[in-house]
Amino acid sequence: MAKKTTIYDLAKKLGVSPATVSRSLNEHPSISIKTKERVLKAAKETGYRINKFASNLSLQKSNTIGVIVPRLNSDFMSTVLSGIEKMVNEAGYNLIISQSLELEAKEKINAKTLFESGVDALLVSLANETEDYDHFTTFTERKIPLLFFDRVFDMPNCPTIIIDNQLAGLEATEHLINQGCQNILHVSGNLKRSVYNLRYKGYRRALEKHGLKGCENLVQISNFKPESVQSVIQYISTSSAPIDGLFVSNDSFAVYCIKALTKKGYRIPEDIKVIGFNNDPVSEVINPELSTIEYPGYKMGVLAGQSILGHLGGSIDIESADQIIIKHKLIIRESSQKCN
Amino acid sequence: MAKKTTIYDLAKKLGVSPATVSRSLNEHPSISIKTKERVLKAAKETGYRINKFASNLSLQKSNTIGVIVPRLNSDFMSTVLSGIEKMVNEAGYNLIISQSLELEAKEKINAKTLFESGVDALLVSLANETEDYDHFTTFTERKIPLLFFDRVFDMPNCPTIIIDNQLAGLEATEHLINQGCQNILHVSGNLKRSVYNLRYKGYRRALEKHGLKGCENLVQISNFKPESVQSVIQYISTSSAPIDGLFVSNDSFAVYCIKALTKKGYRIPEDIKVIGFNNDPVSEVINPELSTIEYPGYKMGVLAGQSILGHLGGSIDIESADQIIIKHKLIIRESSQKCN
DNA sequence: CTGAAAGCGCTAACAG
DNA sequence: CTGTTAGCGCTTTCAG
Repeated sequence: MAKKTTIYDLAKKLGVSPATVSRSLNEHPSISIKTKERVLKAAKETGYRINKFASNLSLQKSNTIGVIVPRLNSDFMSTVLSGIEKMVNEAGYNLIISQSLELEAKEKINAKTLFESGVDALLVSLANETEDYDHFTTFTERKIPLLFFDRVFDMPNCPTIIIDNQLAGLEATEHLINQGCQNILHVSGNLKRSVYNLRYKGYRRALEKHGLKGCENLVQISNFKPESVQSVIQYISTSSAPIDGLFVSNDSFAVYCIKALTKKGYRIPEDIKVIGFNNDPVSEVINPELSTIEYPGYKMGVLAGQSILGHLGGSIDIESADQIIIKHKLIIRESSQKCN
Repeated sequence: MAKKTTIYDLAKKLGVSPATVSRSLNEHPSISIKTKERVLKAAKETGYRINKFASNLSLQKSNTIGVIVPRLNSDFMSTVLSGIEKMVNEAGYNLIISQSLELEAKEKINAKTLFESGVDALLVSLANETEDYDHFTTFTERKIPLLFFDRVFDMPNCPTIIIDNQLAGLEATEHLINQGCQNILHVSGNLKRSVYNLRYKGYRRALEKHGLKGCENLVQISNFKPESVQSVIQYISTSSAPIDGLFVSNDSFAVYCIKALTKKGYRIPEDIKVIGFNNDPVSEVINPELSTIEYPGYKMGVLAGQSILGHLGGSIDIESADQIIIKHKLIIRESSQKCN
């Protein structure tokens, strides 16, 4: 049992050719049902297992799909991955997952490794840092399907899966305005990433639309780490015009803000109304419950998987890049309640 | 550029043999530094990329490590995975991640696929359902390193990475007892899984130790889904002897319980003291903040990665199975505060 | 230090 | 319906 059986062993044992064995094992149409059964039986008896190394080499494909994400340990990302895994696994593909840790250099290395590993397709959500996209051209040049999701970059012939971040940002801000906020602070991530940039644009547009002044200082860039909450609090407590609304592009950071603000004596939503982004589980746990934008991660994963499988299966013309926009939803909870 | 260069192309171009090219590319000792540099230069110029398919076939190894987890989208699991990925990636390995979705059948399929993909090692955290472990013998027979973490199974020569669940269960329960609880309910997962079983045992031992009666009904088995919180509340509100302590083997479910209990009019911790397990982010967000057992997921991932790399590198004797026990920690917060 | 040549195990075109 | 045969591209003995 420690010795592995090859199709040659089976062929010899059954007195047929290796080709026949191969064909039997691969559901080839033109093979007699009788010999196929003989082969299958013998394969089972000897504990034969296909050697993918050889098969991959011969076919020049690996049945694996690569994924690069900023980090695995975020509720949103792991939910997306769960959806991707489910879809591609059902189709018989394996997922090689790697994380860039928000570093452009690591993203480049990951891309190179995945390329060399011979992934049949690549799914990417960009690192915050990334400014140069050369490491992806290797894939497009070799016609390896490449898809961006969430943190996307517009590359010729690469499908993207996103939500309408600008609209979502506008809706979130407008909601606060409708609740009576006049001086809203926006806390966002690196504006190089379109997700954050677009939400910021939506925020600005909502302000304009309602004739509120959108001074440059009304956005704070954050890395969303717990420590960084201090600079936000600092900004709020020293602002000349008192901040009465807070739109944070990330739920868990919004939660940190709420906790810190409450500790400082601010009442949510009486003094400051807060809205987050993502609809992470924490948003329903914090008190007051956090209003937010629902970002359907699992669905995004499923669609990313389906889309890439379509490209692999050739059922979609690879030249016709597509953009899938998933519906988001404004979720109103206590943290932005009007109270008069 | 669309055409790929092979070592033969390089060999021809440089007037050397493919063997020389291969050796140059692989840091082989006995190769003149001069020809090595010539080869490296030509490789860079032509955009040569190694073909892992061929290399894998020849070497009979893939430089990939397989992982099977119950699900990706849990805070704990994605944190562990993040640690694993970090370690093995630094060592030049790729991670193929798959999820069993708690189904034994899916776990078996995943194991088979990963075996056939030729992973060099396998890391597993078991599905709740799994009762039969035959799908793993394929690996041990072929001497492919196999490691279990968190939800483990004791298999000859397979290292395991765990915390001392029994002790943790005992400490959690004892903490509640010390806070004055007399009638503690334990909510756990499938007792087939040692993690839950051992925590339950620890709970029972704490009761015995303190002379409290441990009637069978003092444990409720749950799947930890939000819906299931009802049966727990039901049990508590109809219990003849009033429940004054709740030890839940899972933080997010503990949080659901707190929310539901509060809604029902129970005061936490005055009426019922609660302790969870894992130290998920939610435990610090809920009000009152949740006492819990810290389960260092990232560290577990890092150690799992290191351990398996050790086995792969041969730096550890594969026959000497080891068991790594990571330290947990009791974290006391408001939800279990004594109040008199 | 370098070259020749034999695999690694599977697939598929081409014959029959 | 089945067999022959030539790769897929890299690694590695064995010679030189």
